[in-house]
Amino acid sequence: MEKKSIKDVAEKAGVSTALVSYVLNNRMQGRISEATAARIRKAAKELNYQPNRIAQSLKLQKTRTIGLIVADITNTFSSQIARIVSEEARKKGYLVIIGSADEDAQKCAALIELFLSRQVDGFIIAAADNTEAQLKKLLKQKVPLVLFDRYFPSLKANAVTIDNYRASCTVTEHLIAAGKKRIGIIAYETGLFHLQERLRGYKDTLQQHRLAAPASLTGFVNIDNIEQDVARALDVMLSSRGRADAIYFTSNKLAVAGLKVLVERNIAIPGTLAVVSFDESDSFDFFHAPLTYVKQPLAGIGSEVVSMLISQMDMPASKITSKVLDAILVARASSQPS
Amino acid sequence: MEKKSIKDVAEKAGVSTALVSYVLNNRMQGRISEATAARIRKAAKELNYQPNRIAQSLKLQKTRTIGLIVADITNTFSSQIARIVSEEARKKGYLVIIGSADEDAQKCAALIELFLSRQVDGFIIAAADNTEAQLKKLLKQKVPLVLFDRYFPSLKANAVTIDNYRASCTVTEHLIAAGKKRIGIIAYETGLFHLQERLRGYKDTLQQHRLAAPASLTGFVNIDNIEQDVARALDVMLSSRGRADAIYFTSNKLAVAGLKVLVERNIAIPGTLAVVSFDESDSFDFFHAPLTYVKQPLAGIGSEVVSMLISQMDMPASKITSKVLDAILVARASSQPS
DNA sequence: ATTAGTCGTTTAATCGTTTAAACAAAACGA
DNA sequence: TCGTTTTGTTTAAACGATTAAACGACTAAT
Repeated sequence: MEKKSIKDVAEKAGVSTALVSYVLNNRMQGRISEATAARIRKAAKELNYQPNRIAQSLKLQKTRTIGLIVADITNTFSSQIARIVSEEARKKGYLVIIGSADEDAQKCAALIELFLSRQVDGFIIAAADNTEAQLKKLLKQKVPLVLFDRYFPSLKANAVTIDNYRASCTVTEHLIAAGKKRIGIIAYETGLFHLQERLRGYKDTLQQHRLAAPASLTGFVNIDNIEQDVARALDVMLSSRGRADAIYFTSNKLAVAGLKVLVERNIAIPGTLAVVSFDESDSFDFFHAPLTYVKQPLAGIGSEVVSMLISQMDMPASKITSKVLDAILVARASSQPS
Repeated sequence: MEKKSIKDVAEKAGVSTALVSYVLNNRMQGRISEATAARIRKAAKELNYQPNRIAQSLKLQKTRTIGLIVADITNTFSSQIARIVSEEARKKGYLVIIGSADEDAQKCAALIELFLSRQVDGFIIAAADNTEAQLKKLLKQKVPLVLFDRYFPSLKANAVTIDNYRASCTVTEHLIAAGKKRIGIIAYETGLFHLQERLRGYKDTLQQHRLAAPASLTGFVNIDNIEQDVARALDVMLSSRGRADAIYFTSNKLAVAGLKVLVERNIAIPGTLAVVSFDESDSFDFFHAPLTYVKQPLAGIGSEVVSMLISQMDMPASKITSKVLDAILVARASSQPS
């Protein structure tokens, strides 16, 4: 049961390796006699021959491997995307190698280097903050690349995203419709465009409805200090003067951290405070008041991102495309009018 | 900025490719003049040369790639292990490719085939039910292999596990110490040894304390029908006659499903019912009564599994080893004496 | 009978490395 | 001075596949 090479098959069938390759890849149809073809196929089967993909990759100068870099693999969003992308790619004959940048530009750079040295054919990336320069370098090297989730307006790259601005408007409208007047937001302190868009959607919608958006109702959180920053921000918002009656967490991680605080503080949800989160979390489902959240079309993102990358790899000169998908608001108990 | 090969470096430095290889790999120390070595290193740096790992792999007959097959990547246990294993392997110069078998023997077989065709140097596997035959085949082919989490007593393979029996005893003892007398268990209907061990630990401990373990307090759940089966089992246990006063969920997934039911049924925890789970979940932390759970030493498992595999790959003839780590019980509000 | 096509198959180069063996030049020993 | 080492470098084969080009044996056309 040793490793069999094409040479073994050739020997066993009494032909040259070239012929074996042709037959097994269905090249040169019609030029090869059915008798030898059959003999070769039989020999291959009997030896349980599997072509060595490393050798193939070297010769063909492509590995049929995709490098996927997610923001943070411990987040459901990332792990779901990883699952979907892997499966989608597998269907099309590609293997996906997954790396988690953990929201760190350095780590992201290291992953890109690692994957490049492994000769991936292309990248699918949810970029961390401050990675524009790296991505620009990749683009200049003409490495096939698709961004998702996060993207940079300044970058000429393929991208699959959702309309974060509009989703945020929807969230805010929803809270307003539920009778909330003092809506707070918890957001990251970040340069990432998609997160700024979430903030912008919230602000614009409030303004449109002539509702106040005082600084005290906007909490900025540093990503390296989520727990404390969220707690501090919430305490400000819940202080007696101008108390918030609703809070919009712009990510699931923020929401999870926030809910812990709210539970500790014994805040009634949705009675005292309505809550909405961007993205899902296992936890939301069995919170006593199941959380209202913005659901991203994960399957859509995953399949779109893969087919976009593959089409770019097949025709490297093709135009840059960008696709914007719709997120939907799943309204549940945590934001019911009270 | 095109792809540079060793040939380009050789040309630029005015030497043969062999010399470049020797210098860059620090072979033949002392045989090479410092002057040319420096010239080669300079040329390599200027061209930003990175060796082509595909070509290396082909020549060296090893890819420095490890195939990791987890049971279900959407489970925190798996994704955490994946993160740790990837990082641990990276430190030692290996790349990890991750596959999720989704508890399905067929999928597991397909992943093994896929990874083999990609010439992985070895496997780290959390085997699904009914995969013994496949694993046996791998072993016969002398593919380096380490099992974790799940393992088969009949299989002569390296393994890293925890003592599931003992952990279950601890859980049960803990509940007994909290004054519980009618302790139920929710377990999978499965042939997997480690899960049977959890059940055995529970039963033995009850018996040792001369407590009853009637069939009505043992709920079996089919993995493809978790929600309904858990609900049904719980309803039986909570029916008036011989009502359970504690429940031990043998996995986090079962616990999550169970908690949803318990919340719906308005069961007071730990007042009416104490609850303990095996493994963690994000949700457990902010359940109104944070859940008591069995915490596995993930970092320990991850690093052990990697170093075990690497040492087997380095000396293929080495003895089979198996390591059993300790899990600890994290006691919290959900199982407090009432 | 010569030329030109088909047909089925083989030859050999190639992808980018590694590495044993060969080699030329310099240094050494007698 | 001539053989023997040592030193620094090159040659060339190998890994396992793909594929353009060459090839010999027929067949068909002129």
